[in-house]
Formats: sequence, structure tokens, C-alpha cells
Amino acid sequence: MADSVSDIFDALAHPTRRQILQDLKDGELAAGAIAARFNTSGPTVSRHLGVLRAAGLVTERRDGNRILYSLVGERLALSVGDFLSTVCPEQIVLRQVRKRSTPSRSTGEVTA
Amino acid sequence: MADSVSDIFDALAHPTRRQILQDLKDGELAAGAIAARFNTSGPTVSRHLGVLRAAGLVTERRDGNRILYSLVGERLALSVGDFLSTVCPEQIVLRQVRKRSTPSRSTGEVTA
DNA sequence: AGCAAAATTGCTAGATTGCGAATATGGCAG
DNA sequence: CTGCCATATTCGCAATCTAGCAATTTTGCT
Repeated sequence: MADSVSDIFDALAHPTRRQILQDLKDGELAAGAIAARFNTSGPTVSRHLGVLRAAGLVTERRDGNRILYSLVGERLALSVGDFLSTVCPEQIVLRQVRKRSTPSRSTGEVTA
Repeated sequence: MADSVSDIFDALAHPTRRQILQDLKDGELAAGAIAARFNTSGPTVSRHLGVLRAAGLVTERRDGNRILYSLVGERLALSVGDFLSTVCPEQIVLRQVRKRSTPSRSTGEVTA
């Protein structure tokens, strides 16, 4: 694994891959079910899933003949949120699991 | 401007462009000063700045002979934070952002 | 074996990145 | 005002990468 941050931002660069992550938000989905949501071919979606898996943003699980993919929201929030916190710390706040070090009780008003 | 979200994530896909955004965190910088921080050539950095400008992540301002770039942190936090809030709303929280309209979980953004 | 689901393997078209050379724009001596 | 340097952006080209599909292979079930 060269640079995990680059892998993650590279994975997020494609609209199809971002849509896949959004589709996985509500629960795991089979590769075929994911591919059926796009008009791209199966192998193309499979490669997108491979990119997401290499970035650690999704995990796979076999269920009989299918492979179910599920989102790894923690990794996404940690990496991207870390970048956002560095570049524009005034506008973003991470809520959970910043490793188990400082809980960082911020007093900012939560508008979302 | 085709799709602003795609432009932004596409701009964030390159390590040099992410580093430029981080360097602009503390204030505006001239194009030459930015280029001096990398071992890439001037024209290449200029193109990266063009990508960032097209995405609306930086603004330029002439100061005599130089062009000073500054970060548009609000746009970055709004777009990326919006995506994070959609995919993993449990782990991220946006602060003091005024979103113009809720994007409302759409199945759009399928176009390649 | 036979079938279905998913991944992998070539392969081509298009986009991105990088550099050097050439082209604007601004400032300043002579 | 002309010439000239400094700064920064375009232009042209080569190398690299990515996205897409068709065809093939692997995997698992019946």
C-alpha cells in the first residue's frame, strides 16, 4: 500500500465510485445489484469495486454465489475529514472515533 | 461549469493540488512561491492552479507583477463535507456552513 | 457435469501529467 | 518611449494512466 490518502482521493475522483459509496450507505449490496444501477458493463463496475476495495473504503463478504460489498464509513470519514480539518478547520468538525486519543470536546453549535 | 462536485473531487485527486490547498491554508501565496515548493516546473504548477481555480477552490488576485492565490475554504468544506454527510452522517459534522438547498439523496450523477 | 455470479485478462480510445519553448502582462531603467 | 527583465500563463508534444467493453477464467452452488 503506497499512500492510503492518495488511494482514497483517487477512488473518490470518479462519479461512479462516489455513487457506489452512496448506494452502500444503507447496507451491503451484491456486485450484480450495484452494477444493475448503472448503465456501464459488469466488468467496469467490478473494476471500480476493486479500486474502492484497494482504498479500504469497502469490504467484501461471500454469500453463497454472490459477493456482498459494504461500506467502511469510518475510514472514509477519517481520511477525508482529516484533510478537511487540516485545510479548513473552521468549517468542519469530526464527531467520532478520532483514534482513541483526544475526544476533543468542541463547543461549536451543531447545525446539521 | 459542468458538475461542480465532480470538478472538486477531480481537483482533489492529485497530491500536488491537495498540497497547494494546504499551503494556502495560512494565507495567499504567489504562483511562483507555490511552484518553488515543488520540484515540478512552473507551467505544470500553473496548470494545477488552473484546475483548482476551475473547481472554485482558489481565487486569484493581481498584485503588480504577481498573481496571488488564496483558498476558498468554504467551498471545499461545503462540497466535500456535504458528500461525507450523505455517505457517513454518523461520523462527520459540519459547522457554520450555510447550504443553499438540500441535495436530497438523488440517484443522479451517473454520467461518465 | 452444468449453471450462475463475479472477477480477471487483453485491448483500444480518451484524458492527464509533465516538460521545454513560445506568448502575454506588469514594472523599471535608460 | 523603447528596450528589457521578472512573473505567469498558454502551446505543442511525449509518456503515462484510466475507463470502457468483449472474451475468458475462477468460484460456488445444484
